[in-house]
Amino acid sequence: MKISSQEEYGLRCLIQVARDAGESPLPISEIAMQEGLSVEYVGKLLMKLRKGGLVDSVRGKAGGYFMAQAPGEISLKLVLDVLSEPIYDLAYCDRFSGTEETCVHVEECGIRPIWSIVNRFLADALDGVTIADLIESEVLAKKRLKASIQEQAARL
Amino acid sequence: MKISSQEEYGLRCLIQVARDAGESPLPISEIAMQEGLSVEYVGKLLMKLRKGGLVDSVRGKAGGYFMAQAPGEISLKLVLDVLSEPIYDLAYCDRFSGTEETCVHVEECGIRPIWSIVNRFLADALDGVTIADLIESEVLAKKRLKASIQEQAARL
DNA sequence: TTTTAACCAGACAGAATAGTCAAGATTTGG
DNA sequence: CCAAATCTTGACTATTCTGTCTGGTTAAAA
Repeated sequence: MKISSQEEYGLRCLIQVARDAGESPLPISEIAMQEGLSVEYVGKLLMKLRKGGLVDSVRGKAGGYFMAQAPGEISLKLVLDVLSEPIYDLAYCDRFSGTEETCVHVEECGIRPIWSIVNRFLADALDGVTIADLIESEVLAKKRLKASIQEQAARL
Repeated sequence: MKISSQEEYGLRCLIQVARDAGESPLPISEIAMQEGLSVEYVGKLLMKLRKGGLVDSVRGKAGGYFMAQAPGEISLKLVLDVLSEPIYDLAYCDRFSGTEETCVHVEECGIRPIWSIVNRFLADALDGVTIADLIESEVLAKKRLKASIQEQAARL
């Protein structure tokens, strides 16, 4: 159970774009330098973010990327959804059906509801933290996350 | 952010062994059939569980696997630790350092504390649910998990 | 209009993960 | 003692994930 490279680096690049907020778009080369990643790789990640509707770009000289939505409107959950497949998708019992056609645990699965709760909870908690929180300050982000976790826990 | 095949299938196999609890050990072939997995694969997973000290085995005819600890003593966290690498290990800033020698985000990382809290929280929550809970009943397991989440949230 | 800096797209190679295969070791039962 | 059933081990293959490379397209600037 760990986060993928795409999620980690993709989020970082998005934060760079959000932090920029200048008049001119932020070029890939700049982000790559800031993050210590290759230009090609950053390009790939930003493409994914663009197709997910989080950023937009302009081509040509003096081109680059800029936010397509306000950082305060983009939750961590949304970013992760864009950068990776849904955490616990409906195809779960297909993915883990082994050699059988259908999942062996149709009745009392025992495990599925556990992952289901965990993922639901996590997604809801991460939905309460935005990119704006992250770029504001580290302390604020932590506070916001903890508050969000507690709120979701109370809702269980 | 998703669970790996080893975690999923390994946990399932462990549950099979825990459910058995008969006098004679449970052979791999039995587990493989129950779970719809290949005998070879199940063997590999059980080997990992054995080396992690969760199960033990006897060879020869009428051999198989049995629990090395009481199901009530084994938390989900422990199982996941055995089946995969630690969720968020200390080598994090090495893993994601890009092309640079050291992580670019030594001062204000912004992301690291988020994952750190999430993982810590999750690990603690999963530490409050045992294999015994899982094999008891689905409803009990869900209740136990929710209670554990709430307890950990209160501690934040 | 030419140059140039940037985005875009798909193929590609390397690494990590998943899962299989085959030969060997150990114990039980006849 | 022998044979069958079972675990053990390591090598092997296949698939997915990472990250790179190459050749394009676009548009601003000189």
